[in-house]
Amino acid sequence: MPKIVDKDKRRSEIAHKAIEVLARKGFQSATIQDIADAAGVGKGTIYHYFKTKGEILMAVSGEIFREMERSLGAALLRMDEPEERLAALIQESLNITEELEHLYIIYTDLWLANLRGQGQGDFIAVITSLNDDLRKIVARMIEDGKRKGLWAEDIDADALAVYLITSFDGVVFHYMLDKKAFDIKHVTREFIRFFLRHAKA
Amino acid sequence: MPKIVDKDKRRSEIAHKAIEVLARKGFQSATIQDIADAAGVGKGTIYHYFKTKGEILMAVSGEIFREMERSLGAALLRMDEPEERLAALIQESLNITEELEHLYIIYTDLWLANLRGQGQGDFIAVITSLNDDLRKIVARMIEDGKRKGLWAEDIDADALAVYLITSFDGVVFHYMLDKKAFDIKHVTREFIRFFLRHAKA
Amino acid sequence: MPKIVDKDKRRSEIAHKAIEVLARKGFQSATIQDIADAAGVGKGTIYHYFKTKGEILMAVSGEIFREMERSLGAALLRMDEPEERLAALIQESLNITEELEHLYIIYTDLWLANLRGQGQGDFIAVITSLNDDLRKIVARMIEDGKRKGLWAEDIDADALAVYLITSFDGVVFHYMLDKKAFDIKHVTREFIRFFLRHAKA
Amino acid sequence: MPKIVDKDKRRSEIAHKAIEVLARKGFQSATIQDIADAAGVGKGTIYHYFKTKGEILMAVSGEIFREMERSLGAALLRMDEPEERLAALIQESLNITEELEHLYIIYTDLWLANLRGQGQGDFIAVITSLNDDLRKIVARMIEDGKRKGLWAEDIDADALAVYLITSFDGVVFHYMLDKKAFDIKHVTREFIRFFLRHAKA
DNA sequence: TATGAATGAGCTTTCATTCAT
DNA sequence: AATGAATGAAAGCTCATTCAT
Repeated sequence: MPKIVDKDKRRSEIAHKAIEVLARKGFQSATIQDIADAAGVGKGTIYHYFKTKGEILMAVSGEIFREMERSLGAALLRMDEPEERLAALIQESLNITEELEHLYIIYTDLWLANLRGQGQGDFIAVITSLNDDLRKIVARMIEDGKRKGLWAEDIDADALAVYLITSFDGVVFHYMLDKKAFDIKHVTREFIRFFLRHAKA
Repeated sequence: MPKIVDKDKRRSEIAHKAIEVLARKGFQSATIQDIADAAGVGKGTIYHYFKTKGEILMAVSGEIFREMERSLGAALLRMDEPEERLAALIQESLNITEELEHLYIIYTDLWLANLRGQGQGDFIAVITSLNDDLRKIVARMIEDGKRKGLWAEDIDADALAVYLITSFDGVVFHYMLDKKAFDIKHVTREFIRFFLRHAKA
Repeated sequence: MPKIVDKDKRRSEIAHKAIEVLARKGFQSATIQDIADAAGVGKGTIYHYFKTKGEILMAVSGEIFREMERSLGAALLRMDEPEERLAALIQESLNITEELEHLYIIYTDLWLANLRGQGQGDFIAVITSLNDDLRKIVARMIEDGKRKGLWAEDIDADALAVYLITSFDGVVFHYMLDKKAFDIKHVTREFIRFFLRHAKA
Repeated sequence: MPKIVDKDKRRSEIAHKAIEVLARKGFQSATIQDIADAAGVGKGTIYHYFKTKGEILMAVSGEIFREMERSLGAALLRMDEPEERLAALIQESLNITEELEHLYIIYTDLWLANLRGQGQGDFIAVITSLNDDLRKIVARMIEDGKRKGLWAEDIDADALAVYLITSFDGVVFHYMLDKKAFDIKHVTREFIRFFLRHAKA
């Protein structure tokens, strides 16, 4: 009998080890050899677990989506009051750990590839769906806030929700490019303060 | 030295014709042949104007920066009142023409390359400098607005300025990925309304 | 030594199961995995019975020769009269069953490999020896026929025998390439009629 | 201006130089590097003239068909009497020059590939068409011969023609495998004598 | 100056073979 | 004995770059 291996687990392990390389070199520049080296296996072994190079990216892409859902889910389910939940969401969305940074970079890579029709999976569909869900949740919070008197009645909750959730990527990307350019924690804190105090001023 | 002027002009022409290809295929996937075809010249001719493939991207990068400066400059210099100027800036920053879209995509490509240390020019320095200038201008406007009573005194103008100018890229990127996802004109309008009416509510 | 007998039997079984794959894909294109699948064993198991991929082909080659000898032997030993024996030989040589077709294709593969000096076993020696034997037998029949007045005295029995036995492969190969091109049974029958009625006309 | 090259001519040149390698190693075993070496060019250059490795084989295949048509055309158009034309045809079909031998081997390679559905072009269609034409011509000659009293009235000209033209490949293949096995010139001569003297005996 | 033919480094992918279990 | 996970050599193919014309 050969070595007994949980193929799915091993696949996931390799995908995980590939993250750092994919982030550092980019999908196109990263070679299978790079990925094999990072995973500590031979080049051929990669092909036991992934049919093509693109499939590795798809697997990593899955990890990213799972991570996104997890981190947002955590942020959303803790609080009761709409302003607290919104603050937590913004906080979480702009919270960049070293770990997450790699995922963010790969995520942008995927983004570009799909923008060009070079994507292989259903990236756009998943992103769109995630964003739609998130937009509805955020719009709901804003509506709740409006009802509580936090925001004026004529605020377009849906449009504002869209702006909010799409803006996060911009802030994060700028921060990643040059971390000395600004203090993201401070900016986040101040923005939350600004955003939540809107109606009270 | 008319020769040199001529050569620079031709360089710029080729760079301009390369934009569409670079946006559509991405820097790595676009071949010199693609670029030569787009420019209507032979492959060898490209090398009379650019030493390497990377140099083409640098030239295009220059075009992008010039375009960014031009469009922002236009937005900033027209109005007198801080709220009008801010509205114009947001408007302009979120105004995506077909032409600009190509530049945006290449800009993201460059962004990623530099995020990875694969960039060849002074992209980060230029972006940082542009953003610094812009941040100062926007912070100034917010301060002016605070003085006019538009925003509360304890608003951190600098932090808010950072959020504002970095948020644009996020909104634009999301919009480009799926234009059916939301109506960017409407979102922009509503966000401006929200942002500027902060203190009045 | 029952072990060895067992092993030989298993070898032969695997070789037999490999025939269909080798015929369908060709020796070079057929992978060990293909052969293992066809034999219903694991890839590693193949190497318990064959040192290399080439050895599998050699084993199959042996099967082919055994089959050739068997089918010709059957044809040759039944009749008494030379013309009957010749007719039976031609008949048998041009009789293509589905089963035999696979062997024929592999046989051609082997042929080509040996034509190029890429053969590993004693294919050429065996073929030459088989053909020599057959040629002698056929020449003998023709001589017998000449004596019986079937063919003219000045017919070169040996040369004609060579033509006859080498012609079979050509007819069969053409037929296999496009079975709709001609009715091999009819052609065989007519050729036998022509060949045997030579002197009577 | 770059070196001016007649692309079609160069293509043909490379295809010609590839013949020897393809015959010696076989299509699958011959590497692009082998072919490039034989042509005295770099590996990349091959791809200026052929999109894929298969395309090289197709080009060579074209050469083979042209050669077949040429040699048969020559044989067929010289004589007037049916028996002379048939004799010339058989002669030509069994006449193996060193040059032709390479083509024959490649032809068999193609044959096998197409037998397996691995062929890329219209090999089967071309072969079938060539053989059909040839069969008609030969059948015509035999009919003419019958009318002249060379062969008995009840000979099936069509079936005999099929046997004749398909048998040649068998004779040639056997000869190529082991040239010491028989004297093909002698066999050819004797077979012609046998075939043409049928009715006279 | 303009060109594209020529090139080989470097990529992804396949697969015979080995070997730990 | 039986297995399939692991491997790297080797293949086809691409493309930035050079250079003769």
